[in-house]
Amino acid sequence: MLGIDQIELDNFQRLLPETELLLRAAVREKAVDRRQDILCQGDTPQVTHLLLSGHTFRYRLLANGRRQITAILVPGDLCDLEAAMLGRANYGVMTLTYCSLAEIPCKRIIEQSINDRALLRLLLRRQLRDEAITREWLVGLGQRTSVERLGHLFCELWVRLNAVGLATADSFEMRITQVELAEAMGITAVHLSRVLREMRGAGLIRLSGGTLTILNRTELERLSGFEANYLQVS
Amino acid sequence: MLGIDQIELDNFQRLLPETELLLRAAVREKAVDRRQDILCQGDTPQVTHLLLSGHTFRYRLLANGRRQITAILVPGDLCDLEAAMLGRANYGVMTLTYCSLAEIPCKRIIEQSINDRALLRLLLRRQLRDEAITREWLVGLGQRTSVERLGHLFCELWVRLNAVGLATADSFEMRITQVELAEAMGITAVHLSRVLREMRGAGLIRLSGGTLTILNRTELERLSGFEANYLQVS
DNA sequence: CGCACAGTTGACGCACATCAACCTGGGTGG
DNA sequence: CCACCCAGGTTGATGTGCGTCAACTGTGCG
Repeated sequence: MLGIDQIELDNFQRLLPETELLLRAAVREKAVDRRQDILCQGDTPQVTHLLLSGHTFRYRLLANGRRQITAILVPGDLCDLEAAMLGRANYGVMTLTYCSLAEIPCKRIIEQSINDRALLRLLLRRQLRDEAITREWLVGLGQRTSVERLGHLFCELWVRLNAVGLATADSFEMRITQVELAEAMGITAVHLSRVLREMRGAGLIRLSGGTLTILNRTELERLSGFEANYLQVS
Repeated sequence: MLGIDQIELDNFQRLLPETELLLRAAVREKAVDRRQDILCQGDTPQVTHLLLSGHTFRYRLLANGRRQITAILVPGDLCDLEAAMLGRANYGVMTLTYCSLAEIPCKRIIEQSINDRALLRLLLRRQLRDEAITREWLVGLGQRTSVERLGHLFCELWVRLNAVGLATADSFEMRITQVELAEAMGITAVHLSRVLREMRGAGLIRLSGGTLTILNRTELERLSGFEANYLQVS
């Protein structure tokens, strides 16, 4: 067991304090290049990953070749708890950027969660929040236009990144291609490009060099029907 | 404390054995008429509900008046764990039919889950499965046509109801209006009606008198890309 | 220089939305 | 017991958001 002491904490000093519980279960830190699978759909994983720096996403591949991105993960997030706990993965996880990940063996998290009530409570809370975010994406895909959906995503990411100290007052890093953004929004890359043009034209955002700037957050939140309460952890 | 002994078990004898843990925390059984809210969006709930018989659904109301149904719940399911644990509800839960519900005070489930590791593990597992279902709906809304989506829902409901002994070899009760089905599928009721006609015409299903019959399950699963593995609890 | 990848634009088509009329069966009250 | 009502469902006509296909541009890199 290595545990928290061996892990370089500089990149994520502002992660929530409770995250320490997870770090204690970790055995090592791993660096992964961008656009690498850290979990392949269909695999039986041996370790689960806590994201320390960089961004990843969950996705699901369909038989017809289409792909739906189901979550974007930021530092502090558990990438693949379900796969670890249930021993099967019907989704994959891939890095968007160069990432640092804490590896926690599935065995250990399962064994430890038999006795460690604090860990169990933490996992349950994380999982409740994770589903709240998934549900919000579902609502967007079902009822919001693509402009609203994209605006909503930008607002959500800003709040989540800001909570871990990775956003400025009006911007954050977002190294994602339009193809991937489109796969998250359930639209084509061609249409996404037009949606972005519209939002730029309306003076709502600027997106260049991997940085998204929200020029008018109040207006963007209003337009996309964003309410941050589902993101609160407590 | 009443607990499991006072609750009538006839209607749900085939619920998973572990559900007993939840029943022990319940204080009373409540009967609710159809189309009643058991949790209103925005409320701060005092109790959480375990569904014993009947069907309910979760929904989210948007500012523009639209509604997205985010889950359909069947006997054995926890209707509103997130609202209970986090103390706020940004979704509502409504009955589809006459329902019997076990009420568990939020206080008790929170207090009990501080010490009861078995309960915590159960809640975590339920929550993992709940998100797996939500994620599958999300994938459908993002990447599947409305025919595939509806077929997928029918396959899912059959598996879930069959698991608790509430389906025959090829049918189950489904007392839901087309407006509600449409709100779950993210389409209009008009279009849903046409989708149903198409599926009936293709000899895939029959829907009458609140009973859905799947005439060709193999074909329906193939057509909608259904794979049941995400529904397994273990 | 030339290739590969990401993004943009235009033309056209389709899945689904919208609006409106109409049908149907079960429940209610006179 | 019939007249009426009304929620739920069906159908047709027309509109639109987004998909598809294809060509083109910009940019970084070997």
